[in-house]
Amino acid sequence: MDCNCVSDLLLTPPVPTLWTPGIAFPDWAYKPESSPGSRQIQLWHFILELLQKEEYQGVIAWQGDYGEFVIKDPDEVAKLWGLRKCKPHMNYDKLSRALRYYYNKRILHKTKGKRFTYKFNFSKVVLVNYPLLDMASSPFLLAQNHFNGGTATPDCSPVTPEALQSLFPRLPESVRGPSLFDRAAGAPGPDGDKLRLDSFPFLGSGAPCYSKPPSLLGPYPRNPSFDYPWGFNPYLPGAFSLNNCPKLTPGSLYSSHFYPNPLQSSLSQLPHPFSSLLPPGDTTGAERAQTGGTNGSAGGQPPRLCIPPYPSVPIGRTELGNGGMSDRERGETIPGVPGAGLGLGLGLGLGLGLGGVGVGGGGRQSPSERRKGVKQDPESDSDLEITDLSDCSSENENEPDFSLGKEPRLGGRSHLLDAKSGGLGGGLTPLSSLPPPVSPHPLKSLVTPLTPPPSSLPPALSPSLSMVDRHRETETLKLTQS
DNA sequence: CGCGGAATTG
DNA sequence: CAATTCCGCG
Repeated sequence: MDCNCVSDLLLTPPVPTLWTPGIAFPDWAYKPESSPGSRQIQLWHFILELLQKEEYQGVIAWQGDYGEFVIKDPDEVAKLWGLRKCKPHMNYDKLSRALRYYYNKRILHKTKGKRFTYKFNFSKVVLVNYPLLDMASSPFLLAQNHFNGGTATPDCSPVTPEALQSLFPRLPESVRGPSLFDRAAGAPGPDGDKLRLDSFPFLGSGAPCYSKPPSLLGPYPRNPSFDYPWGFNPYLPGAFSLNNCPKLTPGSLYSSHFYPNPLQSSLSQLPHPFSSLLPPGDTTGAERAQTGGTNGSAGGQPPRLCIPPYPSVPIGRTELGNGGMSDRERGETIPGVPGAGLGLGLGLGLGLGLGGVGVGGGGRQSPSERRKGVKQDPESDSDLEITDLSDCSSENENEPDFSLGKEPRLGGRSHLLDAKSGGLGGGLTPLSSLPPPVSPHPLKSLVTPLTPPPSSLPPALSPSLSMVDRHRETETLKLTQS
């Protein structure tokens, strides 16, 4: 019927070159919106689609913090969604339910206090300070959050340059010069450092890592405002591919086929990681920009560059003032780990991610707790809470572990490494299939220019460490702290 | 409005 | 599995 639902039909794209050989994104990022075999488009994908199209700015748009968007016209969005899914009776109530399911998956969380405002979790992950490389990877990683199921194995994190390019085609040359990506090809970087891409297990685990900092931060609410630093420029003007389409009619949304590569689409919208690279010093006005901004400039790029506030910031401040956090948010905080340091806490936390979470050792909450005790945790943002690295275990798709009911993951985190090997295959991941070739870290290169001497990095962060090492270090740190 | 449980779907 | 649908609670 009239429903233009394109559902699955078209899908099948040739998965092209775009797809890069193994990039490690979050699983959710990968989710094929539509793949032949796969299921239909996912709501979050759809949301991203809408967000990226200017035509829909009136109904839904990026606004506020990084990754935050507002559904300006809920009914319309619901309608569009219903259209897409051929669910004529779709309404915001239902759509929002679906959105809520994402909380546990960590794909989204609600911005409290703001009506119809949700936020993608991209950021979470990202490393807060220490932009250095890590961040670079973050984008991807971040995505990684949950995904991981194996897909991305930790060890492999092949992010190829090409991939990056695809993702961020628009990066300014300055940032992404050819050189940046270049290295990759040939040189497999021996370095072992594979950027942390791989490493981000923490992400994988669901963000395990950073648990929230502790008490130091105090009440620190993670308010949305400060989430993470990388800049987000959600407002890419269609730069990315999807949009190529000039103005398609709404139907265009349906285009699953337009983007064969979900990543592309999705990622495209992600914030630029690079921003994070910026030197800390400049943090200046970062945050404020956001709020007010709103998009007056529609479509355009925001004046804000997105420099995120540095970690410190948050810390000091309790929050932007929004009182946004509500109980649950606070709650999250708690569980944290023993004190990490402040800024460091964050930073490291991330870095450590793994470790942190590690909790394996100990601090993690028991399932029971999380489950019912407080549901808060899952929510959001919290991502922080993260559990552990359990990543590998399941591979399904997204669901990692943290989610809810399942917690089997506990088994061990050690597997980071191990699992992978075998693991890859299993997953769904497209990536896996790819050859893991080279994975130089483009990012690294990227960063390099910008970044200062590595030496400054904390060990844990240091790129050169191999995953394992890092891991280890992390743990160590962790221990230490405790 | 927003949340999440529960049952149901495809 | 990822929603969809329905619903009670705050």
